[in-house]
Amino acid sequence: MKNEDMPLYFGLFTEIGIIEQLSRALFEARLPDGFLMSHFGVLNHLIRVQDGQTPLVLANAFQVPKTTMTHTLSGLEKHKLIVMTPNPMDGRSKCVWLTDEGRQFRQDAIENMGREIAHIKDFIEPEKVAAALPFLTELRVYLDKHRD
Amino acid sequence: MKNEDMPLYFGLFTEIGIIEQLSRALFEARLPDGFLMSHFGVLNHLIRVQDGQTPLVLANAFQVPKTTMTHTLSGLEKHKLIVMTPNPMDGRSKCVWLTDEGRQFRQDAIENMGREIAHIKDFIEPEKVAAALPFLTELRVYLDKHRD
DNA sequence: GACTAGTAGTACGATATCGAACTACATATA
DNA sequence: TATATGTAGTTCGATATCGTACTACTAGTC
Repeated sequence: MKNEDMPLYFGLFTEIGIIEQLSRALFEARLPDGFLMSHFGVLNHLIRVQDGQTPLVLANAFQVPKTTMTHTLSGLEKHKLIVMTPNPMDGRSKCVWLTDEGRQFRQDAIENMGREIAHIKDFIEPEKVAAALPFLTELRVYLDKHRD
Repeated sequence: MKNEDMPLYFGLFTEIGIIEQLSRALFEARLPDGFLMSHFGVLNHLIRVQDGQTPLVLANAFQVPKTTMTHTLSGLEKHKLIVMTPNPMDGRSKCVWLTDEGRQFRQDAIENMGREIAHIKDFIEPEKVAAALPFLTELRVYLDKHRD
């Protein structure tokens, strides 16, 4: 490849890395102490998609090792934000269900983060975000397809 | 804020989070065993900007706590990729210098990652990257300015 | 110079991530 | 049905990250 393109791509991934770090810190500061984006992400996913999913399906959805998902789920379970039941379809497996507390937690988090996003919106207009998203989605799909 | 914009911004940060995760895994797989992007990042920064910088300056540059930078630097030092000397300007402080091995390590890493980028380039054209970068930079600058 | 407040780096503890190995169950094949 | 292979989830160990507290030094004020 032409060497002159390297800094362009490095710059792309550098910016994305920094944005990820800063935005995660920003949103985690809006969660109760001891909770991380990984916890919120699971609760949010269970509402957006469907609860009753298995830990492995969740691990694949978030592209983390299943051991990491076990850990995240145990934290949520300890705080009674989810419950896990045996999977009637598969004796090895479990189903993850939201509790009322879990739904409330997610609702509160959404509202708190919404306030952050309202600030961002004053400087980064929705039109710009909408214009940039297709590229990011394309890049994500490419990386997802070509991972080992 | 209008509720209808929330998913747009959530989607933005979700995509960025996934891209960060996938790209980090991709590039780390190209580093020798036991090394992470944090190690490469420091070496790369020391060459791109200047070596002789202090650990605190590096921690600020990468926006990580100084304890994290201490840990990263100790790993690099153990492998003799950097050396740390007392800072003649400040008795509390140190200066971080690249060794020849450190320069070579960075050079090799750049070449290996370059091969990954060459693949990406076949699907994600440089023109698209260049078109998307200003938005990402703007977002990063905003988040950086507005963190506590 | 003595005292106070502030800063650079580190030590330590808590916890998140993740790979390897294990257990229990499922599925395929004979 | 018996056996072999594969899969879901957990346990365990290693290490990265990060907050708190500490030490050594600096800088500002008297």
